Amino acid sequence: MSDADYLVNLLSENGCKITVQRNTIYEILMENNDKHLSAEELYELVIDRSPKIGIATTYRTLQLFEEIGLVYKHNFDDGLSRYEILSPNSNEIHQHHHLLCKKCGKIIEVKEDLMNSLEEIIEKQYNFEILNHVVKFTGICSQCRNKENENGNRKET
Amino acid sequence: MSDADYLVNLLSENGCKITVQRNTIYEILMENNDKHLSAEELYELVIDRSPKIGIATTYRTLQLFEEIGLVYKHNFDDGLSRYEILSPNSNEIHQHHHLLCKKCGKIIEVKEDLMNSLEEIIEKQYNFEILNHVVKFTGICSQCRNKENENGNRKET
DNA sequence: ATTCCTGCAAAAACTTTGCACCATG
DNA sequence: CATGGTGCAAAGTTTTTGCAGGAAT
Repeated sequence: MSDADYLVNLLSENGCKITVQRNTIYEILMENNDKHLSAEELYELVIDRSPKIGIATTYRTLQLFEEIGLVYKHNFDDGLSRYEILSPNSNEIHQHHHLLCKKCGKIIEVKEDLMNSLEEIIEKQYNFEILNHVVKFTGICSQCRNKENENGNRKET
Repeated sequence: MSDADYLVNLLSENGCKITVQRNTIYEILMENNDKHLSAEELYELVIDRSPKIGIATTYRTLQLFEEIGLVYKHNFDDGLSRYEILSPNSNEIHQHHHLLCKKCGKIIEVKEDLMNSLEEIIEKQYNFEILNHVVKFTGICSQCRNKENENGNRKET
């Protein structure tokens, strides 16, 4: 099944219409899925391709995509939401590990998934059906650690 | 060391002045640390005790407290930030596991910490100094699972 | 006395909403 | 042709900022 078909199916399944706008937004998201686009960043890319689209549609579409499980809405504490497509033919739907550098704000992705044992405990002990998880490690990235060794002082956000 | 002393020390260490406002906000946070107060909720409690405090001070204080590692700023995807004190005499500074129910929005706390092995891998492999981590499991809580069994249909946010 | 902090109000930043028109099924 | 989606602009929320006065060291 192609990506486009996947979108069409998902929309139909949920009683939503297929529109040019939704297709365009989906395309752009797919093409930039590694970038964790914010709504505004996405919008900029969208109007390059389809200048007549409104930002409200972008927000409404992202909201819809999130509801039908097409995208994951990240919160990296930078004041806005960032979106990532959860593609069908992957286990991405369940793996979001990120390292957030407190100094430079860089977002580093992590591959490992050692969460399974934790999940099992939680599902049993709390009778909580886990749909997704996010793990964020806040700290200092290697580059900033190096820089720190040169300076070596406090309070310099 | 008392809680008040801890605040005083932490502020001095960072070259910040000790003020009534900061003390009050710290107190209220301590007394309601299980509630994950938002800035606005905190502000409501603060003006009950000290009516002259402004909301700007509340935001500025929370920001400061976060910078000096006194509070953790949570993001539970409910449109605002929620704050939690990281008390000195605890390992709380490193344990934030939460279950977020997609249906009712309930936030359930989890005690387990099986993250240590994952952390070791990350620290070594990415040379990333981990200061804190957050784990969020999104899913359906036990109550909502029960309700679902009665209804049993889709699209009802 | 100097520096930092506060309160107020205004502004900024991000997101949502109302409404008339248009496209999809 | 009925329903749902879009674009625009206006409004809503949460958070930040400028500035003059005030408190802490």
